[in-house]
Amino acid sequence: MNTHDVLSISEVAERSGFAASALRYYESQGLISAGRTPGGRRCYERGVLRRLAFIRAASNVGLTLEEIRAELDQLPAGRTPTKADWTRMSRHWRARLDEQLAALQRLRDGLDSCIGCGCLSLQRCGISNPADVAATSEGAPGAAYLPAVLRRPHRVR
Amino acid sequence: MNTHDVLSISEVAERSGFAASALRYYESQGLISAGRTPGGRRCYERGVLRRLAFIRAASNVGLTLEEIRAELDQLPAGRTPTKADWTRMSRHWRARLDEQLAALQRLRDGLDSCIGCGCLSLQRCGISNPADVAATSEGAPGAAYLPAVLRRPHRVR
DNA sequence: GCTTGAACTCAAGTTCACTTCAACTTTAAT
DNA sequence: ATTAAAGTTGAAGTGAACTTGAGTTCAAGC
Repeated sequence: MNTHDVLSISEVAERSGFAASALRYYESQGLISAGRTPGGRRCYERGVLRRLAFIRAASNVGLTLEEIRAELDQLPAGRTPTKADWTRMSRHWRARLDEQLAALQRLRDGLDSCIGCGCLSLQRCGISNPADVAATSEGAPGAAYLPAVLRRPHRVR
Repeated sequence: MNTHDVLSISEVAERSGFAASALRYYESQGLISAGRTPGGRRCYERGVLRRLAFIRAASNVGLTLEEIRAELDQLPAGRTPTKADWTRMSRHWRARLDEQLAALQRLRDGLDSCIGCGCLSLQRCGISNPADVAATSEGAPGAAYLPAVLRRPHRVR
């Protein structure tokens, strides 16, 4: 199937770095689409590679597949992302990355201020309770959570 | 059970911010331990709160429970972490956080250099392939992965 | 025709860190 | 004595993002 303009699943897998099973999964989730040969095999247009690059980038930034699907759905008629789309969306991602960075820095600063003090206080320690979440009523919970932006997996493959 | 020196599971849950089910789970995984009342209920020493703070902090930094268990096991005789332990381990964590920060910054810098260019090249784009992993042989894979330090979830509750 | 390899489908499994459930017991208060 | 709240256990469920496995079919070469 190396002919013409169309790619087999193994070619797309090799060129994109995604496993074939992941490509099938993405198709099942509506993130990409594929044509079929008379025999029922997937055949991909070259544009799918750009779409996959978009998917990878977004997932590197920490979007869920569901969020990525939603962003892709905003493109008119299942279009492959253009430069303008890319610019708009990447600004959105940039903000997310900034949040993640800030949260991680707060965590590190908390750790710095903790090293050597040995406090490990449930209520006050900057690393076990970096954002001081739920540290309201002094008697009660002392629950310590991570800021939401640091909660989701950053996973590729 | 508010008497004396010993805490019920709900007291520990409330003070630590972990759910009771999480406490049972941690016990089943060997991260914490508890005594029993004649009736079979868990009773905790106060030290467990410090241990739990340690667990929370480590998990905020991104260690798996397995890694945390391993660190706790290095303490002689299931001891609760002291100031010296804390100092040693927190240096280790600090390095991890620094790696995560650096990786996230590379990701953001890649995004910055990409905004407006619209390239989204699988081989060259700084955001879909932030660390230039596996970008060796020019014809072949172009596989784009996230650096390992950014792969694991940062999840609390 | 036969073999081989790549692809197909659909269901089930994986990992992590828990949570939820069902069925039962203990404890405290009335 | 009764009842409600809080605790126990082990098994099963959750969610995200895939992967694996079983069994089947397609396409190409000899």
